[in-house]
Amino acid sequence: MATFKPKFLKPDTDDAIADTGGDTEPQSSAFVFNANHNLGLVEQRERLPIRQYRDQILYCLENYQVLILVGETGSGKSTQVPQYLYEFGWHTKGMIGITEPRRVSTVTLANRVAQERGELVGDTVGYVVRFLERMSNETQIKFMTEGILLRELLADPLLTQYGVIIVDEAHERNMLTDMVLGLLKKILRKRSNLKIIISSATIDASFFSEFFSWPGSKDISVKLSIEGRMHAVNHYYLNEPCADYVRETVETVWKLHQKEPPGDILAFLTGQEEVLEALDLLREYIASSELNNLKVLPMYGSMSSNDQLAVFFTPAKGVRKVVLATNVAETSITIPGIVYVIDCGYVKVKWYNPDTCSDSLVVVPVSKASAVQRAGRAGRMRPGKVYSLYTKQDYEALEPRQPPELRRSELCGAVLQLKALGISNILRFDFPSPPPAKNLLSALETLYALDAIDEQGQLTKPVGYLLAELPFSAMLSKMLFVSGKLGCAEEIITIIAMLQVQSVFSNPVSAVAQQGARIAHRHFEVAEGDLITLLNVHSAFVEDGMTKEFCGQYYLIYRHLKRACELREQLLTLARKKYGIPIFSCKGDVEMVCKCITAGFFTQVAYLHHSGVYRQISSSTELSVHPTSTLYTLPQAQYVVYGELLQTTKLFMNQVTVIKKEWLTELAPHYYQQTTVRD
DNA sequence: GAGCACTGC
Repeated sequence: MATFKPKFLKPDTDDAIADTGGDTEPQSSAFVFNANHNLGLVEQRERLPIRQYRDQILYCLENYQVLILVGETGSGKSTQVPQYLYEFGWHTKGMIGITEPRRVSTVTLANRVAQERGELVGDTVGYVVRFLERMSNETQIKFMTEGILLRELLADPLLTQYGVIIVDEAHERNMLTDMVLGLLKKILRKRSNLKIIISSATIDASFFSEFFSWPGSKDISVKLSIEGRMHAVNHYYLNEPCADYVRETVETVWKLHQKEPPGDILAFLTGQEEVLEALDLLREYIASSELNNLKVLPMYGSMSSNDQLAVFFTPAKGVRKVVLATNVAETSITIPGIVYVIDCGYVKVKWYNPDTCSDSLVVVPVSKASAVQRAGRAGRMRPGKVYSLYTKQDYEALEPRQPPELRRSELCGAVLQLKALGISNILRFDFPSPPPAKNLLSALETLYALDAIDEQGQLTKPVGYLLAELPFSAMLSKMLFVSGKLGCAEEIITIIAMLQVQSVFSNPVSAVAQQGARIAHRHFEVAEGDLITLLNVHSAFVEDGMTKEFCGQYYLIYRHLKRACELREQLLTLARKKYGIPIFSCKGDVEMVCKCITAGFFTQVAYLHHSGVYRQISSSTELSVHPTSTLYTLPQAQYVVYGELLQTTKLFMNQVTVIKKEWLTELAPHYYQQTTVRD
């Protein structure tokens, strides 16, 4: 392991830290706590790589307003930096706040830090995530998700209760990360006593230091690079590009299995279809050979919890485990025992198209950052190997990072949030990476149609402010607002809660089970469409006592359904107590529920053209019902609204509900004059 | 006839 002498770097000396490791060896690291697990917590802390940088970190914070802390995960920065600040007395100037992109890491980190301090979480160290809060008057170190900080900004625009804010994992550049960064920059100008620490992967460091500087001012930011710790990882590239990376993945697994010493394999592919294809191919290889010591497992998001669990088990002695995974294994799930990684070099991303107001699912080359992240999944336990299914030249040509989410997403929610924070001219807001103006304008148009903003772009009262405060999309919020007036808020809240979670319908691995799932799901389907079907799933789940057995029987994903129920409870309380929305049930009046749905989705209508194909009412673009929709197999209705448009092989409508034409002029007369509605 | 992954009092 190279020893690295820390140096202070000003923003104009970018090049000095360009590379901290060999470029063939990605610098992710082992989860360092394991190495010292026999030691006491104090000794473990002392041994962390970040320990030797403590004084530099404190010095930087004394002298600069923004510290960009560069280093891979595993250096211990998320757990140690807050404690160094606390031990040095920074908490006397206001709380030390740490934002995290995910709930799980927020809670885990807070627990870990409290444990290291020999306290219970909720004393000096606390956390806040949606639904869960461990805080007290003593709390000085506060972990939270980015969304929580954004909510707090509504009540306290200058974040006066904080002395330091640490933005962890800033290199992920989620939509919320970018909004937080833009807002923090604004606050910095007004509060010279607020300090910011941006925790980032190497590749993005100079981007952040450029963002946190403004012309004519003295340097406000400084960079500090932290060396992580890892086992050696050998990296292999192809000599020639390959034509079919699924087949290449399978062949690589096979060769590796025959030649390499024991150790499990993780292969990254782009989607479920590829995972299942590779699974079939690999099983053919196994069937036609003598080798039976290879256990192949798929891993993707819509698998049931039970199927997913399989990848965490240690295989029998002498058996090698191969996990064929989508991007779930890149960030959200860590599979133990991985020594070999195979990276196909591609990723599937969602991309918003403001012209059709649709999302596209496109397969694109991974970014360098992603490739490094994937490679880092090897070498966590012991020295590992990475096989990239592209050439070294192709690697060099990769983009440094994926375009940030904010540049490729629908922006209604972001615009509402910023408006509520008093930023009237969104087009001039200082985004870390400004989104396309077209996306912003499209969001403004939608918000105007929903009556959330007026002609001047000001939030309306009460609708605009309500939509900005509710924690889900503008259209769903509008739906809830109307449902309060029409007396079916209970049903709409259930539907909204079900739409907030990932699909509750599980997608089994085997063909037989897939058939079983289709039949089971039919149990809930109704002619009105997907949202009423979700309502049915929820009632059936609750009536049955919310059991895992019920989910198993009907091929539903328990963890998603359970979360939907939690959300529903929270939304009911929130709607009733905070927003005064009358909560009534329409007791089976399905038409009333469909009307409310229309009141939210009225800008997204399709009518059945005489050619037998649906068309967008506003643009005549041809639309199709998505094959996963309830309505796919039913006779086509004349008019439907949809919640989502997805461009893959065609433009597909998702979350489809059958409506009556008259409802449009009744519920959105400002948007639909009678004459514009076609027969 | 087709489904990357997260997330918000």
